[in-house]
Amino acid sequence: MSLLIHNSLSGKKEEFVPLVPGTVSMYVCGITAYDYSHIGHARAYVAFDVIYRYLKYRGYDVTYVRNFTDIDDKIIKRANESGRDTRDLSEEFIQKYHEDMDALGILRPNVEPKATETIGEMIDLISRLFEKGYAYKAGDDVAFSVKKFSGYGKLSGKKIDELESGARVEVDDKKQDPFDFILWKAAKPGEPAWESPWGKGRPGWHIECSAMSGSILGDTIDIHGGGKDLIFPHHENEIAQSEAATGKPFVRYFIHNGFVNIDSEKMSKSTGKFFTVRDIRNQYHPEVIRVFLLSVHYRSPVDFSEKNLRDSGEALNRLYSTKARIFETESNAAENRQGGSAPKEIEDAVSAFTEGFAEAMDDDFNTALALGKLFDLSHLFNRFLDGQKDVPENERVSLVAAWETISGALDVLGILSRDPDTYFSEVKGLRLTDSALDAGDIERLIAERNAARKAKDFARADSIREELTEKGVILEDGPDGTTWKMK
RNA sequence: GGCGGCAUCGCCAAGUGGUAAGGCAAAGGUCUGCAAAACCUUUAUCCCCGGUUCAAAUCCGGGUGCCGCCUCCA
Repeated sequence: MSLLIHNSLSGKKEEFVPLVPGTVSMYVCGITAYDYSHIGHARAYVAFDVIYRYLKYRGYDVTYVRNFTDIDDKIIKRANESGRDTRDLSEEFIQKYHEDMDALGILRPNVEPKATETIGEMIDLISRLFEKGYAYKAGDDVAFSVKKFSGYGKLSGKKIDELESGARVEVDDKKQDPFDFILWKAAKPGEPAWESPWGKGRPGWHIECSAMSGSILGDTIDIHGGGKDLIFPHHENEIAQSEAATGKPFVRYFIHNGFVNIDSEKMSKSTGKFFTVRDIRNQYHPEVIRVFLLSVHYRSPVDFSEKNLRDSGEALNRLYSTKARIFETESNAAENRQGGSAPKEIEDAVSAFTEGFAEAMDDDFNTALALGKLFDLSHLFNRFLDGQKDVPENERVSLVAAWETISGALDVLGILSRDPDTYFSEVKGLRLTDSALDAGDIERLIAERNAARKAKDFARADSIREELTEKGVILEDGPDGTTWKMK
């Protein structure tokens, strides 16, 4: 069975064949570190996290690189506003980025290069472009001549002539062509600068990715990813620089993720419709955020809304409830019972899931479908478990081993790895922060209610239930007492 | 103006030409002192109009609507 990946270069799904069998080189554009990460970043990096995990799950030896842009106009501007050093500022937001991404369960890539630590490689690359006639001095800056590179536009489908007739073209007399872009920017007084053959300055934005990916992963990489908005001009320019310099194909498969929308429109700071990962994390469990993000195919837009997050939360609760029930069977199963295999229907269900999961993921990382398969499995477990109620305790079966055979697949999605109790109490904690209640109050009311129930004072018991329901607390009376959760 | 994407049940969403996954919500039932959870049952012919085909949500053409890129952006 082969893995299909939608390649932006062709606009089609293609069979994935890495350059070197068994290994994958993957580069994903990281952030410019000058502000908190937003939910759009979360979407992109969760998407590529799952891609990374799945490639490993499939047995590839993956080298994953994701960079940090730690020097650029926005960083300088922001640093100046607060009278800070650009380095301090970028380091702070790199750290905050790591906190946010770690919380979302996003694995750290193998290498996270920073632009400021790759200046030498960038200068080398620009020098090669000069030698080959693609770079030229544009005033004090250095620019890349787009017209010299015949493949320009092959990713975005844009033609230089058509671009020029477009409405918004930046006027810059120093450039030979409006779409030429800056490789090296001359330093202005007070700006951070590095020595170069073209005078003191700093790199243009596009050159860093070419330099980092080339120096770490080689001239041709298997996968290059980023948000759809990077297709033009960023990735188009990267291709131009890298291929002009090496004469080799830069990227075999370009993967681009869709946006996070709010009210069906692209989230953006200017409209004020904007959410940071940090704010969202205070309200929703990180796994809920993952489920939300993974319930839509990575290339489609996903609409961020409270309702959608809540729905995802309910869905995850259901999955964790199943997991909890499965783990309870461990203690219910008689100790002297022969361990070993789960009932055939469960084994069949588990292997059907494993197959279905791989099929879904092989089809351009269809996480939404994969999630659907997981619900089917959960359904089957629950049905079996309900049947077990009629079985004498010493004959009940432990299903834990069967569940654990799917842990590899769950790890790819990055969900359901927590102990269910831990998960539910973490969720409770988040909801509680939002309300005026604390766990102690709730426990006290539950105790009071149970005393009333014992005394058959059901009126009193019901009024306590009602009181808690109004506050969003749901009680569940089980054989081992009463548990509660937040709605 | 150029290029690209999308339109599937109340909401979210998958869907590889053969007759519509899944989640949320809702309704009825089992269970429960009452509930909750779980289980069982119920709910779509896929924006419109043409065409190709034995057969189309899936392919082609034409509409309509929404969105994105072309400017820093995941």
